[in-house]
Amino acid sequence: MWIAEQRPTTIISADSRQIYRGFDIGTAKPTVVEQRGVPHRGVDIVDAAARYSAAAWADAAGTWIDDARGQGREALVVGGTGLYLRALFDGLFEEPALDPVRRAELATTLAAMQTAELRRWVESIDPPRAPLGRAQLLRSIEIALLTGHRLSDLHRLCARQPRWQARYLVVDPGPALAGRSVARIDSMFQLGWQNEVIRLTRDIPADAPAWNAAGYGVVRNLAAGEITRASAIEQILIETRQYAKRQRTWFRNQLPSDRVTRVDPLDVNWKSTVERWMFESHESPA
RNA sequence: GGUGGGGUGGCCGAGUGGCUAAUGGCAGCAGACUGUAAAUCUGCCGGGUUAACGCCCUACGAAGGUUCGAAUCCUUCCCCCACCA
Repeated sequence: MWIAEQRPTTIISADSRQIYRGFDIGTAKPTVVEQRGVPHRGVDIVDAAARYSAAAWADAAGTWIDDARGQGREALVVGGTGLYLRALFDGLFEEPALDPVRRAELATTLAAMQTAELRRWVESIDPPRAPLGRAQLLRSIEIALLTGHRLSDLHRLCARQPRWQARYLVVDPGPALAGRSVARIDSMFQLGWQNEVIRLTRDIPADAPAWNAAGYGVVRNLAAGEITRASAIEQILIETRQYAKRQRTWFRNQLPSDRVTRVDPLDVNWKSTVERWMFESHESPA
């Protein structure tokens, strides 16, 4: 927000949970007031039951950046979904058209299979991808069966050219994060997180992807009376910490280190670090 | 006071003489990641030393004992839970 005060800025949220309408409190969406002060894009863009993708987001984000630039504004990409940032700044591959019906059928079949089975399968059709996670295995099989090509080949042969080069500002309070999380969770409850969840439970299917945002499953259990408030807070804290850890790992190892500036928001000198970063950068995620 | 059940590594919880530094799970640490990514997975995980194999130390409530060998068997003690008084 401080950056947006320095020059005209449009904030582009690169956050795979803030995209969902209705999941407001637990995803820490920018408030109405904040959005009035600074234009935000990328928040509330899809229905909570919808399946979305990093590629769809990156396409949309491209137009938001163009819009912002057209208005003479700086586009500041903010958010913690590493894959979205990669899709935008590194470019995914050019995906061939996939038949949605066959795709859905296949998904149903594969859903019944054990991860170990899927892994053996991928071992034979696309070995480099076999050590990856279940989601990646499903994707590998889907692409192989629907296109007749190995996903890892497509990655190499159909790479897309990125339109921008980002400079990254990684904002991390380090060990102080724990204390901040406690306060944050507390305020989420005060804002009515539990009621939000009760409302969503009525309208949104239980298997909608939006539900796997950190803490939402726990609050759902709390609302159902299955756990105590204290243990809910404890579990949310754990999920939050684990998510933050995965983000750190991603940003530490997946970003090009020569384009990364790290800043601790609790450091007294944070402003000068951010100023220096702003001076040498144009479009950049935090 | 009596009877029965139980005390295991940060937590939960298996294990009833050697294959046990001790299955599993959780938490933690490190890592992977190109279209569901706040997702999905992988490795490590008592301490010391080693590049590694290994070696040494400490450890299954406490103290003794039996045994070539004990988390596992015996004795005493401490604590927890249930029931009876």
